[in-house]
Amino acid sequence: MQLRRGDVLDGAMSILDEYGLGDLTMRRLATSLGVQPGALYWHFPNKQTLLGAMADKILEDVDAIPASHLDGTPTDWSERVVELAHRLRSAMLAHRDAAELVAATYASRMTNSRVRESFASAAAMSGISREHAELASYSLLYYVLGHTVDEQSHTQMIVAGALTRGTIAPDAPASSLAEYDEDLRDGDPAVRFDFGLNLFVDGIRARLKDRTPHS
Amino acid sequence: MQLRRGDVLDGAMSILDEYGLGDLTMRRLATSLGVQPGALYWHFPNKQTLLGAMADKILEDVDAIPASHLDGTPTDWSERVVELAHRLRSAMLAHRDAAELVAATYASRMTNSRVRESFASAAAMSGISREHAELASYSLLYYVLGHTVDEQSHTQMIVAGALTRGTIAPDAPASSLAEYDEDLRDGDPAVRFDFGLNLFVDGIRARLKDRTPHS
DNA sequence: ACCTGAACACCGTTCAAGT
DNA sequence: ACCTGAACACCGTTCAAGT
Repeated sequence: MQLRRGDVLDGAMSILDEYGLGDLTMRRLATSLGVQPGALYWHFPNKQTLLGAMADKILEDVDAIPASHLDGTPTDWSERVVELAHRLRSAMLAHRDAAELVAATYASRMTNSRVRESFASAAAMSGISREHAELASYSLLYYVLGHTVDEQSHTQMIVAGALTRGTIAPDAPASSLAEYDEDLRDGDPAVRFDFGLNLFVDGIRARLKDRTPHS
Repeated sequence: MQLRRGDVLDGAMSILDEYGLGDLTMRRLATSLGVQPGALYWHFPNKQTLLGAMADKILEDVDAIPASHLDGTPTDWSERVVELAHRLRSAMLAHRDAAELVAATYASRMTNSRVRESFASAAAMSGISREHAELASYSLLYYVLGHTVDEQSHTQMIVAGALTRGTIAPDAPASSLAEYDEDLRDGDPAVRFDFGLNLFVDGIRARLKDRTPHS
């Protein structure tokens, strides 16, 4: 059977989930697809482009129609911001090392990211200026990426340690291991995530009531 | 002359500044020091440890005694937070690709970073609980790292483009090129940085006055 | 104690040539 | 159009052996 671009992408996602970003090499991917390394370069011009396509796939559903819009209730801007942040974090936690991958490949294209634009639109609903909403969207994105990269790298360290100690089955899905994080950090990562998120939302809110809040 | 650990570190910093993180290889470093690659492994167990030492060097003066403490004036907590954030950003902008280097090597050791602890202490001065101050310190760090990585990668892209077009002298210091950022983004990066920073500070402030601010 | 020489086990990418 | 075979130009790391 002939190799399709989508097959290469799916194969790459499988290696990411099973072995992590460090083991995702063009040669390993080629072997897993039963093909020579050079064959991949007919479908993708280089590895960076492949990683970009993976990042797009990971984030494809993040900026969907908000669930709260499906009934007739109009959504509060802060709920929309929080929902977007939650969806972004969840999308990355669904694949091993996905936060690191997204942070690395989106570093240069963040300006054009649909997710960032959704953040900006949600922030603009609050009533702050469009310019301020744009600025806030970057801050939000930096925070969500930073938190999730950190969170995911820690769970990954714990998975590695647990496997060494033989405590956890090697084929357990990464998502079920999040609770082991509590060894090194205090409390539920989701709660920690929401705390920082609320700091932002309150920061935006402060800009609404008071026109000169920073002395 | 015999090679000292400090010589290896200095040589690595020179390659970082002149050629960037992508060209910082153990083999290239060995060549620049007039030594065989294997010699480096007597001074550093591996490349990761060397990168960690570089990150420590880049950040060594960030958490110094605040300038405002040198006279007798007591410092406001928010001024201390802002000063720390500015010093962290400046320290990374002083070396090519330093934000990327710090973000990559501090991903796993952020919990123990002195800079993060300084953020936590400054935030605690506001009157929020120690626990909340710790959480806020992570958010602050994620934001500063994310913003600076983004900012620095953009100036680096512009330097590369400018060199290709022959617009800028190849030996111009990176710091003098920050203004070219305005082609792709709106406004001064320092102003953008302060906007997001104030969002955080106001978020902390909101937690002081109102005990249940998030509905 | 500190370094050389030489290897080991990899990488990403290119490209003529095949089908 | 799609892939193979084979190479090019690299990596980080190890380690016996030298001084």
